[in-house]
Amino acid sequence: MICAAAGSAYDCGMSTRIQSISPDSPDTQRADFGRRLHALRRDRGWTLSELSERSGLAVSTISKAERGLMSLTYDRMLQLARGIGVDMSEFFSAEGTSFAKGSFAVAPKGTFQRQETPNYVYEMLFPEIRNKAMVPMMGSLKAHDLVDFEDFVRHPGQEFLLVLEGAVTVFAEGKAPVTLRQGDSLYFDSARGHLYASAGAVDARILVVCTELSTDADGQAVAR
Amino acid sequence: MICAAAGSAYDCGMSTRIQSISPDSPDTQRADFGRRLHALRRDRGWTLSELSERSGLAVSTISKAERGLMSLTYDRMLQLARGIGVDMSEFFSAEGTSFAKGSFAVAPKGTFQRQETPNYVYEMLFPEIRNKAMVPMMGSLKAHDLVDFEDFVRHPGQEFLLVLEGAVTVFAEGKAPVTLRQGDSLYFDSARGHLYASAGAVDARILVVCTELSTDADGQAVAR
DNA sequence: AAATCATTTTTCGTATCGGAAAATTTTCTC
DNA sequence: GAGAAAATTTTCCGATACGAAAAATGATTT
Repeated sequence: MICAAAGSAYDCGMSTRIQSISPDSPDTQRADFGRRLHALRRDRGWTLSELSERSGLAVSTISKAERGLMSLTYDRMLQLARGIGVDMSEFFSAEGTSFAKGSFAVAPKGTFQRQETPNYVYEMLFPEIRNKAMVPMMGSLKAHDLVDFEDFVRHPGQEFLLVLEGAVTVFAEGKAPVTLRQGDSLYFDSARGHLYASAGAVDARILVVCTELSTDADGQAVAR
Repeated sequence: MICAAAGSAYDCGMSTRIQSISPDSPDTQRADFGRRLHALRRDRGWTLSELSERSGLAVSTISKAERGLMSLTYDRMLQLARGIGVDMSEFFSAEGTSFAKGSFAVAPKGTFQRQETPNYVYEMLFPEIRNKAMVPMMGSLKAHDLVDFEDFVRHPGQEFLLVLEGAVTVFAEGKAPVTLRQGDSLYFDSARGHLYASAGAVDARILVVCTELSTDADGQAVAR
């Protein structure tokens, strides 16, 4: 269902805020780098030796770096970034990579980051922008897939859904199932358990935009 | 699909890595860092000894680093960043993200300008929901319309654009015009002056989602 | 609790970084 | 162009990063 009203109004507002500068001592900063590295490793469930293999660094070096006992050289940091599979800037993203004032990014069709789960295949748009106010995703729903209501998803924020192709049945906690066709859209509180499935005989394509989600180093969506 | 951390029964599991395989040798990368550092210094018209004073590093160290003859440690890189007056991520931001972080001083107008141009026809979705975190709108752009750069729109928040049909040329302040085709998308800071026009011979249909806009009683978009 | 295994931390020798000053190159001045 | 001044590069040696292996800590099983 499309609720439509003609016309639009625009106004111009105020500027956005800018990052705060932390006047930390150099050692504090180094420790901060270590914590970030540690987080990146643990998020993947890797041990020191596993990251050691992937990066080519010695276990001891990573250990010391994570605890801020050592100041890595550029070359070693690069090896780590490659071993982890992230861009170097990830190590410093706390200050820099979040949504920046004046940001402008284009995502050509089909170049998105692909994520697969048993039921869904979706592609995260603009995974490189870390703290977006909105997280847009392109999704494909396979036809004839089983629906398991144990898989209800709940997360903070609000969610917008637009059906681009095919038809989609939306199962929402405490609501009767609704079937949306191409061009139909949906807006709801993501805290309500929800679940999508293709309604037709063919795969469906959808656009989903969420709030209060962030993008992690892999471009995965995580609750903020 | 949506992997929400908080209490989600979902395991988004396998992280598909999109990491670009840069066949650059580590030395090449190091040289890249050097060039970036050199550029930052020259942009400010500073000599090696001037940056040496500001950063506390020896002249020789900076010299070697700029030429890629040496792999700086984290601590020295931090000193340099502070001496130059930039965030650490400046050294790496261009490596991965296709995303130019541009600091912009915007001159905001006090009120919204009503978009009554024949170019734009917007349909506000869900006008009955008053305080949405996102405001999705369906838009139609007539072909062969004139573009008046006086009509640049600026407003607080972030904006997501998806081309549903046809092609759209996006004019953004301080950016070269970009033409998006069906399926292409765009994410940017709405404070940057922007303007859309149909690029093809036919009308274009777009989806726009904004933050920090509200819906008034008439279903009009107003700044929050 | 002891024993076994997995993981992290510490130790220590070597390679590399990093700074002071000399050597070289570049830029300015006449 | 010659000479002086400024800027950059090279040299050399002390300080530190880095890796291999030993020691310590933590987890699991019997």
